[in-house]
Amino acid sequence: MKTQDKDKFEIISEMARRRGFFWPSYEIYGGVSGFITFGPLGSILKRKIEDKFRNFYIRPLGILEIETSVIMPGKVFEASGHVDHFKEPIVECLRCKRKFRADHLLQEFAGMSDTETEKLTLQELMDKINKRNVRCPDCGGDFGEPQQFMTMFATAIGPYSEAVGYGRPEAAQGIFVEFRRLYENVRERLPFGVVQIGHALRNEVSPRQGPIRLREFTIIDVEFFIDPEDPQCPLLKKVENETLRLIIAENKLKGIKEPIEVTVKKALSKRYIKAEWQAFFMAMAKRFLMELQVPEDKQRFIEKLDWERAHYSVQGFDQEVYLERWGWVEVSGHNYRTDYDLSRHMQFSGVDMKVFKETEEEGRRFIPHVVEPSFGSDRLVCIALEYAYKTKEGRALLSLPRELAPTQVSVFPLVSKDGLPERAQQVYQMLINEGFTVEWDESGSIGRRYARADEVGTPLGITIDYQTLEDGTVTIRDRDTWRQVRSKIDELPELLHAYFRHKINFEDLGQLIKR
RNA sequence: GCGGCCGUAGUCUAGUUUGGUUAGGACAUCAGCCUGCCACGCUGACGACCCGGGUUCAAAUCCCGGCGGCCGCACCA
Repeated sequence: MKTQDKDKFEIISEMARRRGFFWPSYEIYGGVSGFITFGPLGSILKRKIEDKFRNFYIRPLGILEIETSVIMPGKVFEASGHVDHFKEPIVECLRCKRKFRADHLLQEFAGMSDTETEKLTLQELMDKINKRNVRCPDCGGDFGEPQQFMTMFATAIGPYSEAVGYGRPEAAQGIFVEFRRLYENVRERLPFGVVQIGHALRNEVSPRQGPIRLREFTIIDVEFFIDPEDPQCPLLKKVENETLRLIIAENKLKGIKEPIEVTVKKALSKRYIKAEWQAFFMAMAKRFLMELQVPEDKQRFIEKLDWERAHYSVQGFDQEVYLERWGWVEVSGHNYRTDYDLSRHMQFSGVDMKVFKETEEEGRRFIPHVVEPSFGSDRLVCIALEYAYKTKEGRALLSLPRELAPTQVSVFPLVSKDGLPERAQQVYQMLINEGFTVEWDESGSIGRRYARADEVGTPLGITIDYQTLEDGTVTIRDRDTWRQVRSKIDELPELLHAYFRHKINFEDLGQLIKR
């Protein structure tokens, strides 16, 4: 296959493997789909994206970050509803071997509602299918016995097989079960938020979209607790004029695929989005993706229909970003979870999850509501790479935002002789000591080394040349424009710190060199 | 899970139809020479037939099984 026949995903995957961003895990054993390994550059990029999320989304709101376990006792997911809902009844056609959702068949061919089918046991599902004479919609064949496919990974905790544990399918439950302590930690004030960035497990039937759909992935769950009787978002002013591209449920049902473009303010006044905080987080999600260089018209929010929503959600939007290979891909979900999770844990554990709020009369006790923005970290990495990928004069270039680049600076001696490598080593060591991530490269021609650095998105290249030996200056090269400036070595630390903190731009780094 | 196609160095690939020299090339990597700002050139080196079984004097090539991938179906709380 020639390069021009490949789509962007293939080009990026190949580059990702070659240069150490990510690749399929367990390749020596043939690989298992749904698992990837982040290599040296990829893990830095992923960490920097998560750090950017912390700085952009978390810190300004004073949201707390915690870390809980991946394996959790069965009780947690019985309470959360996942044991009941995080599975699908499947029937197989005995003739053509196709598999179908048993409940969907009954809804479609027996006119039952999803609330009706949801309650049925496997035996009842089979009885209904037989009684209504539901046959394979493809070939008319008979169905075998329905089976449950559990999408959570189950395990036994310790040597007692009756102690069922599950790998968490979301990090959210780790927050809900710790609610009481967390509420104390914020000195019993609402609203407040908690975030967890960690691995989650979902045993997908057949994941086939590389890093887009994984069985083990990193989820960023923000649970924001509010008083349902005081649902105003005081920060709304900051985003009220931000426009959102929404496909609301009503239009989706009519088959309208084009989003409507409305400001946050209007989306709320028209009741497209019910909760102010949810609208705020959606606007921030849009801005965050713009920070990853995704333009507005490559983003949209789609409202989930009643039967598409997770069991805990009363209103949900998926934020989607357009990727060349996969089309519109979900990068974040925004769900209004109400008091569902806390009340369920209160019911199952017997522990009081209510909070007390003083009012003018006597005060009231209530269970907080939850607004949840939830992101897939691995997908953010893919998106950042796809939107950073450019070509210039036939060469690949990763135009990553400077704060995300895994390597900040490359240091090159122009030639490997006449004392240039020795002088360059001093610069290299100095920058390491200053805390920068620096790459040393003296292999091959200077052009080849610039090309190598461009491909992994290193924003700046510092070259030590013959003039350096005379006056202590070096050239600094910009990855995106290939322009160069000349600056004093002594001033590099200050200049580079300012540059990477976005205090100054490339042209402020020194005297522009005309060639 | 089903059907179709496929599996050769880090990457891309030739060879498989018709079994037969040392499995060829390009890019990348490394070493040396070279080097004066955008994938320079030369020399050399490293490096592969997915796994297992079978047929055969002989298997990358044919057959069977497994594993994995891609596409379609299904699945995606």
